[in-house]
Amino acid sequence: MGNKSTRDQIVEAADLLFYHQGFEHTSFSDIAGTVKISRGNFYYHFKTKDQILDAVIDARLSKTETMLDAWEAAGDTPADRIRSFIDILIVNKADIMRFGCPVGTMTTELSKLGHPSQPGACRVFTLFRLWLRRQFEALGRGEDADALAMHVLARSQGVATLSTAFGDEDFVRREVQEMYDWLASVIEGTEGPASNPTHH
Amino acid sequence: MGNKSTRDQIVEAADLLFYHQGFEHTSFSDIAGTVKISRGNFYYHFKTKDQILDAVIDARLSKTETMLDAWEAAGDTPADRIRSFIDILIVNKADIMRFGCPVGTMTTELSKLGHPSQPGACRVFTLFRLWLRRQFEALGRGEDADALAMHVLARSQGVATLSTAFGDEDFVRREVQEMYDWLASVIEGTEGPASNPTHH
DNA sequence: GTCTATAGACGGATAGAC
DNA sequence: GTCTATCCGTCTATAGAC
Repeated sequence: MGNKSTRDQIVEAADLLFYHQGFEHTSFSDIAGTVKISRGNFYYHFKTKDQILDAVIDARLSKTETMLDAWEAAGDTPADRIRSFIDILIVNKADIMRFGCPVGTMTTELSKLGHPSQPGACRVFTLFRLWLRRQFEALGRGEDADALAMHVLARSQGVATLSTAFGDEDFVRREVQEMYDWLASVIEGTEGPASNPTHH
Repeated sequence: MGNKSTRDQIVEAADLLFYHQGFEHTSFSDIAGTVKISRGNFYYHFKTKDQILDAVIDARLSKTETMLDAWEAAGDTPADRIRSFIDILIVNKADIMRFGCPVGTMTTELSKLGHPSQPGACRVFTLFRLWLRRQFEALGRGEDADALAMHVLARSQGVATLSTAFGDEDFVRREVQEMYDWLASVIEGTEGPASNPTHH
């Protein structure tokens, strides 16, 4: 009861290894070694590597849904909830600086491999996208709510990629502040194009 | 004379394959097949796969330098030059939507592999960063020129990642317009935090 | 400089004992 | 459910003929 099933342990280990090393670079031996079972026993639970990938994607989808539901319940205002999303960059800063964003790096890798599960991995993005979109709609942005959601996603992805490349913690903090300021201006409803950020 | 040396052909083929398939997923056979030489002959030119990687990085570095020099010569104003950079997202849209940004995806992959050439790959980013920084300095932004350069880089990376994930051409065009507007507001020198983008 | 042949390690995947 | 043993393919890399 207290112990997770072997299957769940495999999925959990594979999830982390796919994130840290990449999907292709992670071998059955790597996962088996982490879970401390033999390679052969592996195939009792999953017939192919692609099945493990799909299981990992499913796990990420439900984990993300749970997290978004929690934010929905906890955040007082739509703006608070959007800031919860932006804060991922701070909360997971250490991991992101080493391995990037789990969602962005996996969809990119699967795209290059031409892997059939790429659309599945992308669904995690879609989960965030629709959730963010609803928050912007709650802010009265009916027309461009989806564009604003995509904009927030893109900013986060860009910060993640560059933080992995340069390993600059201050850069992450600065950009998070920028996104806070940008969000404030969206709420104010300032007309016209984006104006000059402060870049403290 | 008209034909490039075998070595240059190998580097060129490897460059494309690393971009399209990823570094690790590209085998010597893949490269040899493209150049139409035998696998064995390969080792006359490069002793290890890592050597090919370093050669590809060097080629990208000099290619980037040449491009930046050309932009420097062609662009009338610093703003024109920065727009040349932003326009990569439009000019290379088809490739970016399929394979992402060559620089961002390579540095991310090498980071995950813990590859010793990761800092080398990152130098391509640094080339863009310093170049952009100089353009912002020319606009009178001495203090935060580097932060602005990193901001532009991050925005581009984010758009590249999400365009690969969703394959949405309109999203790319929209975000490029946003960056244009943002740049205009930086030049105007508007005080205060970033204001509300239009999101047409 | 280009080729063939091959070594040696490791990948995913299977069969069958316990 | 877990194990060992094994197959087959592909990978990097080497040796040596032409």
